[in-house]
Amino acid sequence: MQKEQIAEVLARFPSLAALTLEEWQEEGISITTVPANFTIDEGEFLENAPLILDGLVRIFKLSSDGREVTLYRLSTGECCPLIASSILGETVYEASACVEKPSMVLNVPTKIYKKWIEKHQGFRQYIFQSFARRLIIMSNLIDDIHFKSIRVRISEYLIEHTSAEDDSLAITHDQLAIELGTAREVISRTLKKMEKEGLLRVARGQITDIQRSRLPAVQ
Amino acid sequence: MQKEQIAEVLARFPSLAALTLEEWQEEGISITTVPANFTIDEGEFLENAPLILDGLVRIFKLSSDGREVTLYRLSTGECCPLIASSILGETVYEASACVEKPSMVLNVPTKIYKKWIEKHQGFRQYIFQSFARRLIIMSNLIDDIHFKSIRVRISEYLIEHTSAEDDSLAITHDQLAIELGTAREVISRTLKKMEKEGLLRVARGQITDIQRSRLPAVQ
DNA sequence: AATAACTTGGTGACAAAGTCACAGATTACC
DNA sequence: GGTAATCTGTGACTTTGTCACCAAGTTATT
Repeated sequence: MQKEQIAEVLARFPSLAALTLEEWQEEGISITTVPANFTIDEGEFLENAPLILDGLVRIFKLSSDGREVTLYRLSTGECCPLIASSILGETVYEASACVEKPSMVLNVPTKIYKKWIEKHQGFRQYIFQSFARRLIIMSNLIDDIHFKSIRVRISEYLIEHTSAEDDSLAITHDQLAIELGTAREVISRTLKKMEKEGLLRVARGQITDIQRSRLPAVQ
Repeated sequence: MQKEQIAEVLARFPSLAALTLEEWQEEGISITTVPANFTIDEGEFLENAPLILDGLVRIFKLSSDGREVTLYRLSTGECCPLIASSILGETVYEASACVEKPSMVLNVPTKIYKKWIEKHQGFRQYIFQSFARRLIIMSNLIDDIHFKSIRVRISEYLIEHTSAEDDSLAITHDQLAIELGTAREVISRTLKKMEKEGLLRVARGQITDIQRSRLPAVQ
């Protein structure tokens, strides 16, 4: 690892500030770019723990009949708690990962990763906070799936992925369906209804004119 | 904390073996018995982190309209990762807890809990393994809710809670419904169908003659 | 022992969501 | 410009969840 590289990593992971130069020079630490659609399948053995410097990685589960649930996504400055837990708990990595946007990743051999966590309080805290966030987000996901209608879940997704400035979203019904763990037809039908009510407009691969303020927020 | 008490705790939490006598004498560490139905509501501030010595505690989420999902249960020798994460990540405890069987609990003030984790490798590993298990179990739960029919989920529950020796289970439809995060009527209907097919027999508050080997396992 | 209050389970009608099997429409690309 | 791939729409159906009851059994109360 070169000095400029280290500086770049530290900009995204300030919790690694306490590492010495010798620690950075250990065998196996590297930065790689991973192309979109690169996939790691459930059950694979991992030699390196990734820290995401840039890009977007989706972590998901495959069901027995080949469908997917998105568990969470990782982007700049994030680690994968499931990988961390599998390293620290010495269990298999029980999910799949798919690179959605070309990503830049700091690869840390699992042994070194473990050592960092044990040795450096700042990094340890960072990892724990990631766990915390993830458990809460996952329980909220369970909550959502259980208690919210798709209409509300779609609305919330739209609100979260648009802004006051940009009231449109480039996404296909299929993508949105995978996103929310439902079927494409359900998305199509619901969007169509919402269009009839004047809450938004649908076009091929795009949702426009999203009336953020009028979308149902609860129930 | 007295010596016999410490020994009892260590029997359930061997990962605490490295604690010194002085550490055990710190202010605030205590063992309490908690009666059934004692409840901690979502959002409450916690002064102590519980380690379960004995009993059964259900951790669940309340939805906006008052229904519940069971996230997980804690029994002998277990800690609550959501509490651990809220302590370590300094966030609010975002779930509710309800004591199902009268429980014996080691209460550790959050500051001391944190210190133990930072200081003692064994305990730290134990906590991380709990995280790992929990994340995986929760993602399996998402998987189940999403992809498995209730019939299969009921079957799996029955198989898990009976044995070759004891083919009956004392549980009401309502309890089973809460367990699986569904409605009582759905359980009643499904059990009735399964009874007609000779897979089991239903009685008030009991399911008997469970044909474990004939219950559907997948799909 | 009679009554009331509570628990547990059963049912029918309906709504919401997921599944299946298509059929058009649009776009991409030789 | 024609073909393939992708994206969306639709109808029929199943499963699951919701609602509003009722009936039978259990426990408490007097």
